Amino acid sequence: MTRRETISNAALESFAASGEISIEEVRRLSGASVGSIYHHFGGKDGIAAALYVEILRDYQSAVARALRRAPDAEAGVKALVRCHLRWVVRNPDRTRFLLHSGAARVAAGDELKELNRDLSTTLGEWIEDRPAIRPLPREVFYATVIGPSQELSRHWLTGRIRSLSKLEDELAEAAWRAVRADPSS
Amino acid sequence: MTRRETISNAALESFAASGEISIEEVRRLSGASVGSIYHHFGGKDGIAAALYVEILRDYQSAVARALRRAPDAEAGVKALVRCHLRWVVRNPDRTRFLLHSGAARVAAGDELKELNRDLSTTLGEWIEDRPAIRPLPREVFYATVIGPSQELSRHWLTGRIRSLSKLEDELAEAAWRAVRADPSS
Amino acid sequence: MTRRETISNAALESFAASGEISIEEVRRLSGASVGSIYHHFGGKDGIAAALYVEILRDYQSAVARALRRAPDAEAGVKALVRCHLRWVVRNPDRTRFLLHSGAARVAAGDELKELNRDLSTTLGEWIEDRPAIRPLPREVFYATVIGPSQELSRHWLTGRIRSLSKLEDELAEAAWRAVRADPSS
Amino acid sequence: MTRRETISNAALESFAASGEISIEEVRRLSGASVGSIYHHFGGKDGIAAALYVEILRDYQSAVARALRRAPDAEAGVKALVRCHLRWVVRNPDRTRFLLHSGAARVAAGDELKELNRDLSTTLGEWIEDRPAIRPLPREVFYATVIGPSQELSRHWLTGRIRSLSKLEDELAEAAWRAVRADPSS
DNA sequence: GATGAATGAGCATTCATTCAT
DNA sequence: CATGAATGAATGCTCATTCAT
Repeated sequence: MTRRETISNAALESFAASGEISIEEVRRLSGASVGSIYHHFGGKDGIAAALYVEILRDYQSAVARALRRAPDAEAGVKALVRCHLRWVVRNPDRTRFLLHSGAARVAAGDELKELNRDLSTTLGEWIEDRPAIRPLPREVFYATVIGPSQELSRHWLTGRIRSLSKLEDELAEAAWRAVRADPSS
Repeated sequence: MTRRETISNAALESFAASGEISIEEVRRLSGASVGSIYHHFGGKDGIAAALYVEILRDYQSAVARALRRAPDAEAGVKALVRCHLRWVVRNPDRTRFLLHSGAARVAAGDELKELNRDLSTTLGEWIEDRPAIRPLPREVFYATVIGPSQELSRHWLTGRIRSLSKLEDELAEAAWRAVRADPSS
Repeated sequence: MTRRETISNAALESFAASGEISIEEVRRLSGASVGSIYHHFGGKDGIAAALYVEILRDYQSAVARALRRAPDAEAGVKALVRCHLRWVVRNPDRTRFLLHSGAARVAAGDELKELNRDLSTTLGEWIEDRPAIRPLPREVFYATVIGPSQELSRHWLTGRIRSLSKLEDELAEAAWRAVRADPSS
Repeated sequence: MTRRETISNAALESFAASGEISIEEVRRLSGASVGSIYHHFGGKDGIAAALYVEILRDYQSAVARALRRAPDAEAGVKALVRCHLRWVVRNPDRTRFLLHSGAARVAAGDELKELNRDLSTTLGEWIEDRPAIRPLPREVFYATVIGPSQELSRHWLTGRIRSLSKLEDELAEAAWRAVRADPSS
């Protein structure tokens, strides 16, 4: 593991422990000196931005992969939900960071836009010519599919619900019902 | 307006401006002395907790009212969505505070639990004996109905989407489709 | 118990708990309002001074009584030691206050001088014409008799020694040996 | 002089001036920045603890040296008294700090225990097989020898007596009388 | 690339005291 | 006599950042 990675991991750990990235904490956890941290990341915002991009890339590639494998519309929508929930359960600290680090999103800037554009494109291409799905503004479609899972993910992360995995089927089904087209008769 | 209210309002203003409640800022905005702030709220956490409860109470009473007025299941579900969106649009700063102030939720503690229990009861009673709604675990029901709106509210608050009101109909319809029972015949 | 006494007791309790008298703590412990405290004592220094005088008066009257009862020189010196140790054991918090509250001694001012003068006179009269005691400057006499007990009292109060009472005999004997005159023949 | 030493000295000066160590005062007196102070000592308690250990080490090494040089029991006991008084007269501020900084003693913790153990050992070895000294519990022995001088040192430091040095002989003699064994025949 | 001493603005908090009711 | 809201100076401490070695 390179110095850079060590520091990056320590940053996530710091965030997980206290809800924010503190240079002092990163230093303690990574074993690197303050100077070294600045050498690699330029400052606090730099660490957060890099971490944000790194994590988002991982999340999005999981989503894109899930989508690509889906044979039809229903499978795709349900895969989105399931993939989301599974990623959250496997990466609670990373999820927390994505959800609660607004500053990092801003700092990530251009690289972030590019990532989002890529996923948006993927999603757009996938959704095209799928009469099984109701025509919906794209942001509404995505929010409708993912929103409920996102909401319950937050509750799971704060301990308000026990198990997220057990709700997978219900959430996938609800998402599908919300966006599927009416039977043509 | 009492001193307490003045301070409470200043705290919200402070949060709106910088994403956190700063005593110095509250002092400046409220005109109260530091000592006075501590006299009334005991500290930073105390202000946040009090503000959290105050705001959540307002939100929940709006939701409960909307629910009570609904003639049938479909109207009720759609009212939940619409009420949510309207409250958000009318109270962007309050919404931001509710969404991003995890520490306050913890500090609010018992009073918060009570509030949540009350709403949960209201919701539970309303949903009982409504065959038009699919049987769903309560937390899944609520997340399914509100989740997508919540998600888009966040996007609206960060400027990623322009108008929230225009999406009301789509979101209400999607929520209803997600939870309605299948036609019986 | 009068308001004044309640407050005074609370002040001692406050000191025992934290090593200093804090108005806020006194308020909490006494149940009196800030205003009331100021009405009776005029301020922080006033409480400390009054407490100091009250406690010192009690200590000195115990010492004077012990001295008056002593039939001869040896009994008197040993009584001083024993009386000191017993008062300390019975009044650990009061002792702590006397020992560690230099500010109060200053604030007590004139009343304090009077008390000390009284005891000094008592002691001076008692010691006169006692050939069994070596001639020593008065402050050396008192320090020699009481010093070791004082020292061990401090250790006892900080937990460095277990029992003070068990050392009574040794300390009384050592004090007497230190100040007794040589046998004349 | 290193930064650390400069700060340490400033801390003693601050204590001498006001009876407590104030970070602001230390900063002013040392010329170091707040950050630098925290970098080296970790906080107020850290400074006090370090200072306490530094001073106690100096005092104890003086005592140990005096003891080692003494040819016999009487000389040793008297040397303890004289050494104590001289150290106090030469180091009034340091003495004041040792006497009035209970918090520091606690914070010094383990290092302090070690110091005390060392001196205790030295003293124990010295006292062994000295039939000229009465058998006494070690803490009583030390308190008896040093207590009176300690008591008068306090009085000297607060201006209640003029000269400490002039009392050296009396105190040394009294200490010796208190602990010497009875003549055997 | 790496280190860690140094900086100083910024922050929450404490606390004695005043005073109108 | 009693109350408690209000004041504001003082203080310890955190933390991102710089820079000489």
